[in-house]
Amino acid sequence: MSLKIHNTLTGKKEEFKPSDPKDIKIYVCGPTVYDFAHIGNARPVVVFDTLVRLLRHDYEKVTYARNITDIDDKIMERALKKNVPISEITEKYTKHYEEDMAVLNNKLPDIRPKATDYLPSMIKMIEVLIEKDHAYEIEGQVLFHVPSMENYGELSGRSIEDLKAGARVDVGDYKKFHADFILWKPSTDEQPSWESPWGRGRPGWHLECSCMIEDNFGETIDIHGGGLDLIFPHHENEIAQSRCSHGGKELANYWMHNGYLTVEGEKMSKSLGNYVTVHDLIKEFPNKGEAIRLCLLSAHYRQPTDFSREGIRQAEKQLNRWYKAVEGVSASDKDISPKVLGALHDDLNTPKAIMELGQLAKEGSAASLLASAQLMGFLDNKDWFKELDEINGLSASEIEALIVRRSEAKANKDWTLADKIRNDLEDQGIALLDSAAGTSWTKK
RNA sequence: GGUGCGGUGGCGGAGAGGCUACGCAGCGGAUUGCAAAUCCGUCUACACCAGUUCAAAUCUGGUCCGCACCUCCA
Repeated sequence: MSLKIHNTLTGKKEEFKPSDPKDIKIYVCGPTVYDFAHIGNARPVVVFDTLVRLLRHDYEKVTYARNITDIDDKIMERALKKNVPISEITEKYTKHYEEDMAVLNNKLPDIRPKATDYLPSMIKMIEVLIEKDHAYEIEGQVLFHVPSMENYGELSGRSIEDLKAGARVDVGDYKKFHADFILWKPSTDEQPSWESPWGRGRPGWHLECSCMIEDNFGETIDIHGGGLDLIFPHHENEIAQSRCSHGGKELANYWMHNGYLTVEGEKMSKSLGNYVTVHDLIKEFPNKGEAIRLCLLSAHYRQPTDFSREGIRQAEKQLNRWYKAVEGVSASDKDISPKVLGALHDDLNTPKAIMELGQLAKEGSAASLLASAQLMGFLDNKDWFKELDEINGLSASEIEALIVRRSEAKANKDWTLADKIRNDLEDQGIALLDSAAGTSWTKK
């Protein structure tokens, strides 16, 4: 069963052929750590985590890298405003990012390179590009000269001609061509800076990915992933830098891009302010990170999908059912359903895979359900049904006491009192569940 | 203006020429002191107009609508 991937580079669904089946190399663009990640930022994380899980099932070794952008103007703004070094900002939000993503049951990538650790590599790559006449220096800045590259624009389907047509006014005079982009720029005194042959400054934002890939993997990797909005200019420019410094060698054989998460039909983004952070969401749905994950995977990764709390509640119900179906069951990789695998191998068709999980639950194939769900990062929470100790000021023991009183009332056939206790607790968000074994409670 | 993506039942969301998923919600029933859960049954659909075909949600052409990228953004 072979994996098929929709490759942005060709616009087609292709069979995945690794350059070295003994070591699959995948790189995904990670966060700029200046603020909490929003739920839209979590989508590529969940999507590529799922892909990596599948690759690890298929191949003996997979190396997964995701970068941390810790040099950026937005970080500098924050640091300046709070009057702290940028590392204080970046360390804080890197930690939050990784913790929040872990709650959605994403595994940490094998390599998590930071931009600030790659300055020597970035400077070296700029030198190579200048030497090969793909870049030029002007007034302390170094720019990549876009027309110096044949086939620029292959990934995003743009030609140099298109770029000329789409030119906007207000282009800095220093540029030879308006689409030329920054490789190095000077810093002011209060901005963080590094020593370089072109004076003190900092790197352009596309450069880190090219260098991290080169240093960790070499010239060509198998899969490069990220959000749709990175196709242009970020990934296009990454390709330009890497190909031009590597004699034209392909940077990545397969490019995968996830679609947007929308809120009421609009793109969720920090600039629009219509975002919900993962950090807040996991507080709102404590212990239900998998429900958020299920939500994010219930649409195909290339389709846009709308975010809603109702969707999370639905996902939670579905997971409740699955968790009940696999109680006391153990499973191994051999139990993974071929249908689930088949769906995932078809360009990561997670909605179809989820449907197959539902079928397994329905027909009582518990071991198969467990193994297949775990492959996708579900049914991994041993405490799924465990609720918080305290809800709305009521402690667990107070609730237990009320349950005892209600049981007594029930024994006396005092249904009025029994119902009153149920309804009172219900009003406070606590649901009582009667069963043969006794009464338990859960948060509504 | 250029480029790309999409419009499927109340909602979410697969499928991609004939077998019309699945989930949530709804409705009917079983069960239950009540409630939940569970089980059984069940109703709604392929934006529009032409065309190809024995057969189209699926292919072709056109129309309308929505979204995104072209500037920092997952």
